[in-house]
Amino acid sequence: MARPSRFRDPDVLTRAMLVFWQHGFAGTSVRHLEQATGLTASSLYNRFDSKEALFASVLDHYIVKVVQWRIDRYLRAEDALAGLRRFFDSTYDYISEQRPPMACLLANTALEKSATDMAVRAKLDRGLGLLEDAFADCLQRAVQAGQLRAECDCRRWARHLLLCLQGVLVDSTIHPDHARLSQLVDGVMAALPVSHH
Amino acid sequence: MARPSRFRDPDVLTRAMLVFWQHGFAGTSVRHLEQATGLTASSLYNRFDSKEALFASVLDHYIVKVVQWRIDRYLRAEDALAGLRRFFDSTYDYISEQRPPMACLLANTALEKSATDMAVRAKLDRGLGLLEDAFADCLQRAVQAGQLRAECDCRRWARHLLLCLQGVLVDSTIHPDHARLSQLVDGVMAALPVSHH
DNA sequence: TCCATTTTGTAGCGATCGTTACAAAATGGA
DNA sequence: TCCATTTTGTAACGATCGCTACAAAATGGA
Repeated sequence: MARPSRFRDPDVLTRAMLVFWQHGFAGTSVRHLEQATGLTASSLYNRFDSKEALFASVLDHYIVKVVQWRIDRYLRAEDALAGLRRFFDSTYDYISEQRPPMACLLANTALEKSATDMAVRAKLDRGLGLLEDAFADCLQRAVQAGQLRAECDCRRWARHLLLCLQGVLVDSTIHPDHARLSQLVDGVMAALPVSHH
Repeated sequence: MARPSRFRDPDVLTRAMLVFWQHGFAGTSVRHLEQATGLTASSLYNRFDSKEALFASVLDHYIVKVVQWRIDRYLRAEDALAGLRRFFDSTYDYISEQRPPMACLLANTALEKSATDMAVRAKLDRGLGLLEDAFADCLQRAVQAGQLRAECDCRRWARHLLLCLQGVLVDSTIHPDHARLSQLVDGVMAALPVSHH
């Protein structure tokens, strides 16, 4: 019926995601996106209405491919607290001394452009909501396993963990040091209402 | 000797600071800076070598006029813990529903461009170092006043508070809601090793 | 008053921005 | 095989980017 597309959507979105992740929305040019995806601007604009629309799709992609993936990878472990700990530790895979730190596309976007763009803010809210819910589930399982005190307010502690996660991301970008991160995570975990028995 | 300057450095830096604070480095154009400062690009480039150099001066200005000012305003109070609480609460003055949230120039910059620019990272490190030290002093006074337990590791808790502050800034940008912020700060304060007597 | 010096405004530099018009290329159906 | 349809690459649009050459304007000193 028509000339076939040269690219698969997920691949393009993943490549575009990495560019936006590293350079931010304003810091990413369409030429840069052409180079990263191997496509011409024509093809990109044929599939997406604008740089803004592509970015919106990238946010959704990030939520599934990074946020949800990391939730499934770490926050569903048998040992809930150990999984939580490994979740926080694993942020170092994204923020390391080796390559330019890529903290978190959601946090980056929040500080860069959620102020005025309500559609973007809604997506960030959704992504972070997934994380908050996953934290709450994880804490709930820790309570049931006897790791945390029964009176632990999991929802509020989940919000607190989400806050700490975003703090870790900012701090680690300035100090991409594994030992420092580890100490910070120690503090976060130690603050949890662990049960004594 | 020469034609006098039409502007005072601090005023220009303050006005430029507000623009960078709201729109980020990449999102701020020299035209935008001209409009905000009331100066022409000629004058700006006569005083500063480049947009990058102006931004560096703005970062220093921010550290003195915002970071140090807030430290002096809140973290030197007689009641150390109450001052600390008010410090965190006051972040809502910067992130409110009314105008576009301006979280923190240091945090914004950390996520936008500290990755590659080492000079910028050094400035962020210095600014956040001031905050960490002020937190540590504040906690130390709380220990001496008997508000916190004697075995409190003030340095490590200071780093934890810095982490929480940055988390609060990101979270509040997405959810500029006073009640939510207040609940988050409740959680942060409750985690401190308060003494029971 | 004239000069040396610095800041100012005008005007525009080349480069790049996001975006698009257009036609060639590549398919399945008729 | 020819057509309708969609994607592709080329080329460039007007606007804006960071930045600057240049001369007029404004001072204190000689």
